[in-house]
Amino acid sequence: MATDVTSDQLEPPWWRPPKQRARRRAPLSRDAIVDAALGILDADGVDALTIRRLGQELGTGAASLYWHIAGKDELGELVYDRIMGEIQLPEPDPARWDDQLKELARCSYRAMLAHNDAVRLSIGRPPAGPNTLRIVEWMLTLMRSAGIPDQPAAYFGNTLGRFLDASVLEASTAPPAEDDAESVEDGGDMMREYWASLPGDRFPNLTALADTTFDVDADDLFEFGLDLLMRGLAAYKVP
Amino acid sequence: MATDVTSDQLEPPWWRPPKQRARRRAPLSRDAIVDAALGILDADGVDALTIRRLGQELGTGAASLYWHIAGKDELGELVYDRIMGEIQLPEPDPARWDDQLKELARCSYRAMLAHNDAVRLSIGRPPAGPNTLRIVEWMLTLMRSAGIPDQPAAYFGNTLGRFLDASVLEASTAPPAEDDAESVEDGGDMMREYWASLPGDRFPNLTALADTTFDVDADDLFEFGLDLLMRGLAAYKVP
DNA sequence: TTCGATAGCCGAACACTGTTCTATGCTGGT
DNA sequence: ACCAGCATAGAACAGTGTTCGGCTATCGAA
Repeated sequence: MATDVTSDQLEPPWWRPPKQRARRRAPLSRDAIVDAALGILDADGVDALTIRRLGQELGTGAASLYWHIAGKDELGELVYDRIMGEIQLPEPDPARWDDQLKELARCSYRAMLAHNDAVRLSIGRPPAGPNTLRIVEWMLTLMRSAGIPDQPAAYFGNTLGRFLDASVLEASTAPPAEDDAESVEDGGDMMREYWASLPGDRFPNLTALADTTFDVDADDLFEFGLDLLMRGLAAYKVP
Repeated sequence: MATDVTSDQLEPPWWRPPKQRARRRAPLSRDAIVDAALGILDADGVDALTIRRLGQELGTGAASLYWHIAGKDELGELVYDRIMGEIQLPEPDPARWDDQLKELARCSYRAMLAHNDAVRLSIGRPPAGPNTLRIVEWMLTLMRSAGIPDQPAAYFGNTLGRFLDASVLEASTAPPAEDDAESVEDGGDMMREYWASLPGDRFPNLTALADTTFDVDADDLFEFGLDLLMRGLAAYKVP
């Protein structure tokens, strides 16, 4: 019975083990570091997440962190996987496979978005952490049980993951910007005015659709793309 | 007849004008800087593209560049738009709208990919440059003439753009790696072995699909996702 | 033709970054 | 009491993007 394999033992081989776990009190540990990193991300975004700031937040120096983490890249993977760990997975139900898959996508989207622009830490990297793999496994189970062939299922997992990253990135870099004043011209309005100011004879559609394009709720846009992808995937269902 | 509007006059208002054009010989100019930047990108990738290296390549100091460009962000936009300018657009033909749209996506994909990982310079930024807008305009024309309503058309342009960026990013960060030796274990193989080594009782699908997932050609994956999106978009066609 | 204005250029410096080297505490086992 | 070692940091290194101030060469106007 090897069913009680904890997620700690599933860490990829290139995640350097923390040179044995902390012994006495735990002022520093991988978990504590990831906690602090998430706190900085939530508060001030990814640009504020520096090694020195992280050490300062933990009441220690920057060099101390390198005993527990290999570098900033690994920190990014750890943080990403921690966020993926927040996602709860229901029991796969083949009858409602499309609803469940969409709901998982929405959960992932919300989880990443809840941590500011943390997605920029890990965009473009393949899924690696144990929590991420747990989700991929769940997705594959669901799709196979629903009659999606292996090849489209494997491809779709990849495509959906990249779509998710891109959507979260877009949503996190262009916040609603309903700040405090009315004269605050955020980037969106500036762009809209620029589009509208283009010569109408050369760009008739751009000028006509300027409002449609920029009166976009990032969440609606995500839902639109998700629907597109799911519609396309359903066409691969065989039985 | 304002039809001879050159693309120079279409630059967004936040692209600082080069404080009048170069006067005598032209050792430095925005175009020359973008040329050199593209050269560095093609040769050594985005990590090698630093301001100092760029100045060195142009036979000048780093500070001189700041007379012509506002900073590295603007350089990224300029480079991105330059690459988009390489794309040739055919006359829109509503009868073959889906083929033409897919072909445009493939052209963009190839154009970005031809310049190494240049996509990392501009990922997540909204389309802004004149050449990019020309493409968006063309897409909108095609979709509207084909009977796609305005809202899906505007949304689809956004979604496709992000899908493109993500695909190029993936394809450029995981090259075929068929280098020279057979013992070279690139990241893909390492990941595949890790997946295959996972406990089969907890991850039956991951282990079963390890080969399917990693024997993936990035171009095939792109084509798969593109097909998914286009299939979904076609459902919005009204007439 | 002379001459100031200024566009264009650039070395040096600033404030950062991630990372490593080295030294030094502190701990538990013998 | 001692010592191996884990764990912690200060200082320093090699970079980065960016800015400051001074420099030169050219141009339009007197």
